[in-house]
This record gives sequence, C-alpha cells and structure tokens, in this order.
Amino acid sequence: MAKQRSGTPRLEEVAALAGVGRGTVSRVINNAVGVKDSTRRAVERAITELGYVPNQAARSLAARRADAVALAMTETDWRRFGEPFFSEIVCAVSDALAGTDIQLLLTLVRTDAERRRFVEYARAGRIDGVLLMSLHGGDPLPDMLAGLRLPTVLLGRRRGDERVSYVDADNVGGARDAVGHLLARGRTAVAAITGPLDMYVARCRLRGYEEALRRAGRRSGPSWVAEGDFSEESGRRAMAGLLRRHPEIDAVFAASDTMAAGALHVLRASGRRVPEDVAVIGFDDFLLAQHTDPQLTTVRQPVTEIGRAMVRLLLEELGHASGAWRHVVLPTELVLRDSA
Amino acid sequence: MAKQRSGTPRLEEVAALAGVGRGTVSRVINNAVGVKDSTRRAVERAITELGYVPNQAARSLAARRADAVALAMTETDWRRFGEPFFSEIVCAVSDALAGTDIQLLLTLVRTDAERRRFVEYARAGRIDGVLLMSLHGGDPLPDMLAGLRLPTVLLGRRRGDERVSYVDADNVGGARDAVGHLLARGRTAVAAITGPLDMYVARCRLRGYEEALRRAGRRSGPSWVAEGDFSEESGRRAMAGLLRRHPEIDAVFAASDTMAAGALHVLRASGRRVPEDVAVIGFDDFLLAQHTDPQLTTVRQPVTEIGRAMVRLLLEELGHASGAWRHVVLPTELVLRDSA
DNA sequence: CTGAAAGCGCTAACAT
DNA sequence: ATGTTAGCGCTTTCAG
Repeated sequence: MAKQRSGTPRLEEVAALAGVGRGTVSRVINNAVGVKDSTRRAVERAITELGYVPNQAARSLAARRADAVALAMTETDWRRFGEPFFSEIVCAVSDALAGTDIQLLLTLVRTDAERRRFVEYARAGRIDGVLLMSLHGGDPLPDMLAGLRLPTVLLGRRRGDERVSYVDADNVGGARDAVGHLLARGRTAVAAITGPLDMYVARCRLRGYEEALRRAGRRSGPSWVAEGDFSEESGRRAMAGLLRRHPEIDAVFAASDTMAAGALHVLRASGRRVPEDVAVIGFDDFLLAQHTDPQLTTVRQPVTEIGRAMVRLLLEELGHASGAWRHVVLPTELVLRDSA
Repeated sequence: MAKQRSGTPRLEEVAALAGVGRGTVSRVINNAVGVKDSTRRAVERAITELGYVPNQAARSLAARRADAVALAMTETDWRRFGEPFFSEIVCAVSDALAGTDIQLLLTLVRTDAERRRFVEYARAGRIDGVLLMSLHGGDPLPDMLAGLRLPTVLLGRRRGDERVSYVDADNVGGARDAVGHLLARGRTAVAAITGPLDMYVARCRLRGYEEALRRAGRRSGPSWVAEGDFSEESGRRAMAGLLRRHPEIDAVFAASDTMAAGALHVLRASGRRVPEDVAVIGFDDFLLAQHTDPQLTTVRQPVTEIGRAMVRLLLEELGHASGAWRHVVLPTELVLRDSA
C-alpha cells in the first residue's frame, strides 16, 4: 500500500519550531483551555509554516474516538437515494457538521451482510455515532447499534415507544391540519389514502385524518379509507376503489405525494376537475410536488431542520455519553398551491 | 466523547487464548503467508470465540494506511447525485470493493473550502486513494491530489493528454457507431447536437460523428452541427435551429440523452413523426432513456464495468505504488428501441 | 514458522 | 501555564 505522509511533519517538529513541548502543541490543536495566548499564536505560526496536519490514526488511537459519524441509508432501493428528500437531508447534515471537525461518512446498509459489515466497522472504532435514514419497520440495525452503546439518532421513529433518539415530523398534526383545511374550505366528503399500516408513520397520518374528522363532528368509516404502499401505482388503485364506493367524494388526503399523484391521474381520467370537483392534499414525503402537479397542496416536512436536529442530538450524545435517548418532533407546514 | 470498545478484546487476549504470540495473530488477521494451517485455525477459533475485531486506528497507525478510499462527487448540482448514472456507479464501486476490507467513503467536494478540507483529510492519512466522478473541465482537485502522491482514478478524462489514471467510455467510437447506424439505415441528412465544446467528452463525440460521415463519403458542414450544454432546454434550442437551417433533416445524433429528449419534443411539435420522418440517437449519459422516450435509440455506456475498472485501477495503484498512471477505455453499446 | 521487541504519532495524566 | 511520560493497539522487523 502507498505510505501516506512520508516526509510530512510530525507534532514533535512543530513543538521544536515553536520552542514548546509536545503537550502544548496538542492542546493548541485541540483547542484546549489554559494556553497562554502568545504561546498559542507561536504554535499556530509553526503549524502554518510546516503545513502540519495531525495524523488521524494516532489521534484516534490515543483519544479513543474516530472524529467521524456515519449517515446510513437503509433504503434497499438505492434509486431513492437520489430523491430530493435524501439529498436535502445529506446537505443539511453535512452543513451542520461543517463547523465541527467531525467527518461525515455516507454508507449503504441494505442487506444482512452489509449490516454485519457496518457493525464490524463500528466495533473497529471507526465511527463515534450513527444517523439512520429511511428505516423500515422491523430493521434490527438500531438495536444492534444500541448493543454497541453507539450513539444513534433515527430519522423517524419506528413505533410509538421508540427507545432510541429520533427526530420526526409531526405526522399526526400535519395530517390533522391538512384534513382540517379541507373541511374548513367546505369539503364534506373527504377520503384518505393511507400508507402501509404496519408502518408507524402511516398509522400516525391516518390518526391525524380521523382526529380532524372527529373534531369537526364528522364520522369516518372504513369505506372512506384505502390502504396504499406509498407508491404511485398504489395511489391509483386506492383512488379507483374509493371512487367506486363513494362517487360523491370531494376531497382526498393522501399519506404521500406519490400516492397523491396517482390519485390525481385517476380523478382526471374519471372526468373530475381538480381542484374544483375534488381537492387533493398529499404528504410531501419525497419533495416531488414540483414534479407531480401544481394543483397539489402538500404537507411539507421541514427537511433542513430535521437534518440539523439530528446532528444536534447526536453531538449531545457524543458529549454527555449519558446513554439517555431523547427526541424532537418538528411541525409540518401546509403548502397551498392554487386553490384547494 | 463516547469511548468505543471499552471491554472489547485486544489482539493480545486472542494470542493468549490461542496460545501463540501477538505477531502470529497479526499475521492471521492480515492473511500473511507463512503461518502453519493448524496455527491459523487455532487463532481463528480464538478470534471467533472472543468476537475480536481489530482496532482500525491502531492498524492505520502501525501500517500507515487507512484501509479506506473516497468516492468524491465534484458535481455542484447535488441533485444529480440521485441520477441513475451516479447511483449505478456507486453501487458498482461498492460491490467491487466488497471483497476487500477497504471501506468506501462517499464525499461531496463542491466548493473551494470543501476541496481544502478534502485535501486535509487526505493529508491526515484517512484515505489511501480517491475515485473522482463528474469532473468539470478545469477542476484543480486531481492535480492537488497528485501533489500528495495519492493514488487517484478519474471517471472520464479531462483532456486528450490526461496524466492521471482514468476510466472512460469510448466516446468517439460510440458516436461513430451511432451515426454509422443511421447512415446504414438509409438516412442521408444527419445533424448533430453536441455538448459544450470546451469539454473533452463533447469534442470526442463530435469527432465520432464527423468520422462516420467522412467514412461514408459524406461531408458535414458547420450548419449541420449545433452546440448545446447537455441540458434538455439546450437540446430544444439546438433542434429548432437545425430545423430552421435544414428542414430536410432525417436523423439527429445528440451528445446526451437529455438533449435528445429536448430534440424529440421540438420535432414532434413541428409535425414530424419519430422515427419515421426523423430518427434520433442520443448518448445515454444519465441513463434516463427509460424516462424519456421508448423511441429513442441510445448509445449506452457500460456503467457497471466503468465502476469495476475504476476500482481495479485504484487497487493496482495502491499495490504497486508505482506512480505510473494508466487508463481504460470501455466500448459503448448501441441500444435500439423500436425502429430507428 | 513463530515469538519478542521496537515503534507508528498522538493524547492525557501527572508533574512542575 | 507548560514540559514530561506513559500508554493507545497494532504491524513489522529481527532473531531464533
């Protein structure tokens, strides 16, 4: 293998040039308190002059930390990595980390083998913490990491009683707002297209829908709800079924933007005008509204804030090492397009 | 910071359990030759029993290598990270590396500040080599890395006399094949929409177009060529201009699939039937053909092979540390859709 | 073929 | 406030 850094200066040479001990240089590098200002400047000058960069392996070995955290994608369909949602999360996390000297590693953890490899990687001490995106229901990874006592923050909780730190959007509130908005605009026959109900996020959004109806004094029946799987195709099927059962539908709440897009197609194909005859609101999971339809009002998730909050929680865990988990639930925002 | 691995076994404990010296365990871990088979098995048993995982920081420090390579995106438009082309490269590289114990790090290097940070990262000894995707013309990064004597492999060369290892598709040959195919099918008025001609890849594809015409004994004139910038919009503009100058056009070669898509729109809007009246072939840069048009014949690049070849070259450089650069140019494939 | 010993370059505890 | 020293856990000669 190529030997790195042959001929690059060592900490010791910096110390010699600055006329101080090795310990002092180390303190300057690590921004430790209790270094006289003049000394610090002298050391910094020496560092610049020699173009010194501390060897990370040596730091990690001595300090027992990696100065790196992993942002792991557990999404099996790698294509979805490219969706704006993930891109924006990556950017937000990357930016939030830019101020620190912590390196961000993007990692794919899709299969069982990759899960094992990832755990080994962590056990080798190469990362100090993990951010997990796009978790599917029964993914064992969070618990494996908890077993390593490795600080972990999830994007979205897996259940109501999640025992790992997480950041989530207010799915119940967002759905409630969306449906409340439809009712306030005078819609009276509001159907719902849910996500797969074995996923917590889908159940939350359904609950928001039901709560909004109840608050308005309306009852919802199972015949007004159709289950999808977040895909556009499932949105079409769900919409077709709903129309068959209730031709009088005048509004639809969909648990994802892709399903909303599918619903829109079916509605238009059936001769309905959107939004005049039927208004549609979808959760903007993949930020695809721009690609789908300008008529589609969406429940927008605060993606950048989510990324920032994840980093904040992780840094806290890295600092305190308390082992306690905490969570952040961020409000969503209703983004009106034209008239809904 | 959280202290990793407190309570995890050390190499020494493995040695004790196996009844051998530390050096022997190290040899087993590193698959070094010259260890008796029975000894090796004893050590492996001890490793399994203790659940031993070598500490990477210690290995890196002692061996002076990181066991990690970076796959750097220099694309400013982060959105494009999601395009199938990049996704597939990432997957191919990831898979090619799966057999080794080298970790793949995905990194964004967009701004000047990020370039500096990345170079520091490399100088800190955190990576053994770099794979660079999506290089823009005058990006200084390759030369900065060469200055560090850090093994580097580019995806696509920047000039004809590239002095860094690279893997590229046969752009000249692909374009020649595409245009040759159009001529063979009896097309007589073949126009070209090129990419920005300050990019080497665009010039190669133009050269392929010209060579095919020359071989067929036809002359091409500047009025048959329009320059775009790989975007769909530029494809529309280019096609409109070509139609104005040469309404008799019966075939178009576009240097990217996105520009081809733009051209198709304009052609159809002008009343032409595709491919009956005008055949269109585009270089499938972003593998978007599926999203654009089933009528579009494409010049497909061997994405998976490109990723594999990049890893192969990098591993060779890591092994030999010879400093010599080498390159691989892979053939493209004409993918016919319907009749062109 | 294997064990012992000398580092790899840095941090942190302990002196001063 | 700063110098000194003892590791961090592994690889890699060098003997045997």
